[in-house]
Amino acid sequence: MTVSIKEFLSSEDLFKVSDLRGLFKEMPDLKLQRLDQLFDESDRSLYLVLDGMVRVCSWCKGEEFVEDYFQAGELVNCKILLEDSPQQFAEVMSRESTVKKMPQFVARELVRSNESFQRALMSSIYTSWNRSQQRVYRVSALNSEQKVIHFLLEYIGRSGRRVGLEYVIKPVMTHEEMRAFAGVSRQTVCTVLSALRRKAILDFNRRYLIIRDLKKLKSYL
DNA sequence: GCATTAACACATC
DNA sequence: GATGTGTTAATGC
Repeated sequence: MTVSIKEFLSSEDLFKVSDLRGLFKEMPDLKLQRLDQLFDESDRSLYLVLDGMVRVCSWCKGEEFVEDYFQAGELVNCKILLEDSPQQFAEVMSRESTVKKMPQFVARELVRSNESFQRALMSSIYTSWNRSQQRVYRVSALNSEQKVIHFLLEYIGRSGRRVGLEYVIKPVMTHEEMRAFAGVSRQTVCTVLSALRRKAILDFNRRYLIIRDLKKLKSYL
């Protein structure tokens, strides 16, 4: 019997945080502060984010290239399931973050034997893959204002809470952090956000970002 | 022409 | 004092 990926992922809620927590229950909690390193390039463990936000990076021409960002319920360093040396490292973006760490051999055994783990893995890899595709699209097909807005829509969809008719992200990443995902300069992020604020489409400061008019924001793309 | 870089003032942690 | 924000002139493609 063949089952579509969508059916496989949604037939049961087996990839919720609570289920993954169960699989990681033997693993100790790691509590980290902003900018702490979660793992380095030689690390072969799989991580589950319980709280906060982390970014996965690699070195490119002596500079840090930000690959992706992860938050509660997501698996990080999934590449170690398929290769031994993904050459990636991770650090904490939020003020604090709690994660659980699972050795490579344990994670690989779960891939073979545990269906709920398979679902969680599929879901985590799928969403990360989607983000990468969206990023390629925005970097190659949009002008700089649209790049920022395109990223903002992804970010609000992922991290935003609906409050009445508005959407709030709190805490919010810095302009420098958004720069990496939007694919523009830090100053451009700031300029675009400030222009949108003048138009009352959104509001922001260091602590939060509020989208006041999502419809209008979307109309810029 | 569009976007980045550089530079600087100012705010906040 | 370090880090983040906001603005603008110069520079580059």
